[in-house]
Amino acid sequence: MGKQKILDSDLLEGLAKVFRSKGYDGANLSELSIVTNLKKASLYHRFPDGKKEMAEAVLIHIEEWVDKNIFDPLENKKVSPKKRLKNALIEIYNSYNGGKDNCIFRALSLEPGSELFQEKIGIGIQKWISAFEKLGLALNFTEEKSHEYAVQTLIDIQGSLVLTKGLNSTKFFENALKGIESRYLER
Amino acid sequence: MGKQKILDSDLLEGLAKVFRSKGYDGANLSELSIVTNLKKASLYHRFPDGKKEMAEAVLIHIEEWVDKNIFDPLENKKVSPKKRLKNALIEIYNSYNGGKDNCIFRALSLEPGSELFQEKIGIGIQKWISAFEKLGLALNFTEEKSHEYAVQTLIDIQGSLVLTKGLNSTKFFENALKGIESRYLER
DNA sequence: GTCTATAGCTAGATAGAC
DNA sequence: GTCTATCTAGCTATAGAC
Repeated sequence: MGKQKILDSDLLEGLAKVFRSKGYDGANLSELSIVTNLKKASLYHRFPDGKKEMAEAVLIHIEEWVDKNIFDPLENKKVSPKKRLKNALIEIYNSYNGGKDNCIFRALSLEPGSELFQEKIGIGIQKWISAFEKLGLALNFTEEKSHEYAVQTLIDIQGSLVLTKGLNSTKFFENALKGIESRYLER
Repeated sequence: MGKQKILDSDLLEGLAKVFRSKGYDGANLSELSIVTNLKKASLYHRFPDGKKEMAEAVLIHIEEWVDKNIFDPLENKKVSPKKRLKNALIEIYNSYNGGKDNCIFRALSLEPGSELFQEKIGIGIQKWISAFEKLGLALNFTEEKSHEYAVQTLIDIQGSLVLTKGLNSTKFFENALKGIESRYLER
């Protein structure tokens, strides 16, 4: 908790970039060293448990970013639910670089990352679902429908990112975000 | 093409199991050797270009399996479109082991696999979309709607697999398949 | 066509100077 | 707190006997 305050966020974003694109096994210390402008020994000074601790710190950093920039605004009752959703979708669009960047959850879902980070990933996804459930309730949907829409929102984001990567076209991600907006707001 | 005929399909399924769960970088020759009951040198005898060629052979093998067991039945005009869809969904359910197994496209979408196999993955995903587009047309949907439903089918499968893995619950995958069936058949 | 043995290299991780 | 230098283990890949 307090530890992250000391760490430079540029450092963590450099690490995140590598883990997102290469996964846990694919990320190697030479590249992590280059993107952070720190030699390997310096990385080990900051992360005594090595690569595993670096990936965990990245997950925590991203969670904090999402809390602050997506979830908190999504629950801000001073703003209309409609406007909250639109803002959140813009942040989501930007955080995935328009669909060109992978999701850290997906990148770390392959072994051996899946065992190492399963719990953190599960909590992270659950938080996304909860945030969109609250949006649904704010729009006067039933609990059941709020849950259904929230799950489908996550599926649309994750699925469209897979297609965007596999077919090398960001239109799938862009259309998915539009579809999410329609599902919540068109009625 | 002819080469795959010689290769034992058990061998390729062993290789596939490792690549699906670990990705390209995470799959190492020691484990590939164990699951195939072949020593490393024997694997190199069969795949002179090494790990890259093994992953390519796996992609080809899976494509052939999908053609035969999912796409061909999905276009078989002797069977009603409704029944075709139901059969295809059962095959899809089984081929992902009820949601517990990863998709090979997703596993190979991280670097360095993404550059090595981008083309094959793109063609593979496009084939899935085409197959479901034809189903939509057989159900008398417009071309536009057929395309939209086909893309959403892929998104639902891929996205629900991510949630299934991340939240360690196959219900997301199961519900996604039910949702796909409803979308095509309920009207 | 399968094996044992090993080359050549790079990975993650550490020691110790500054 | 960062560095250079280095360790050991694991990696991909190959040589050559059978």
